[in-house]
Amino acid sequence: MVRAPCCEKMGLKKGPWTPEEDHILVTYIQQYGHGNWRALPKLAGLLRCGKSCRLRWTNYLRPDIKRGNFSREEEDAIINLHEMLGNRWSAIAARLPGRTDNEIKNVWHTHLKKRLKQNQTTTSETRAHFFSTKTEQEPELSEKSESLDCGPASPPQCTSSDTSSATTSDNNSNSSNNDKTCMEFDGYAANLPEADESFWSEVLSAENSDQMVDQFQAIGGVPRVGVGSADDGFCLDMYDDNSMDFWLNIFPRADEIPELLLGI
DNA sequence: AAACGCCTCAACCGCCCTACA
DNA sequence: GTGTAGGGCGGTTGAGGCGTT
Repeated sequence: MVRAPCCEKMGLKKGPWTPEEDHILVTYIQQYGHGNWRALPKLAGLLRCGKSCRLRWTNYLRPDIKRGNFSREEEDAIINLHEMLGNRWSAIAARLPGRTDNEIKNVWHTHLKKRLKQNQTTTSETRAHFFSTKTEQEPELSEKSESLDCGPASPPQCTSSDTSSATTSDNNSNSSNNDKTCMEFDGYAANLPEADESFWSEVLSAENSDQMVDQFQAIGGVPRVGVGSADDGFCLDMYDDNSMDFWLNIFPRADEIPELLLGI
């Protein structure tokens, strides 16, 4: 299918926006909203294409945009979310109020990638230690079906070197339940399937989302927070602060979440 | 002070998805 | 079922700022 250009280039301005243009755009949107981006510049009297107006508004002029440097907490969150979601900047941005996907993308490429590189050696050593230790303890528990058969239990008190981030979100559970669940997680952690390109689209589909809720709850009872829309990034809607740390410990990369959890 | 190189980030480009006729 | 329009998204670019020589 051949697409027409998104906007007529002739006579339309490109490049940095002037304060006057910003003012016109903000004033118009505050007054009339932005129902149709393509029609907006003409109606507002701007020599810009609709796409340019939309970008300017969503990335810079929106009133809820948080300007300024990223805090250490925000940077850590981006790193964690990127490990789970990959380059899905909009999904990451949805978890960081006031930050845009463009901004997050920029900070990732300019700061965080370097920072992550520095920590890479330490992290890989930690993971290797965690998984090897666990599979040595209970190698026979590698059957996927066994992993799914356990009843509701809180996330395990895993023995990775970073114990502070692996704490359970359910302090009412007893220690034996925790130990059992942890060992069973190890079973499939040692047999992580490869994820193909359609992995996340399947994760984010509504039908599989329902199945994932069931599976997650059957295994660890981890989801505590309601499930949001698929666009928000399904997995990330199913954690509270502690259980997210737990999942990141078990599956530091999104594409390592076993398909068995999806019911596919 | 000038030249140079690196870094940052706003903006653009092109593809994809979805809704609709 | 097909074509089109509109919007969203991720990748990339390039101007300007800044530090170093």
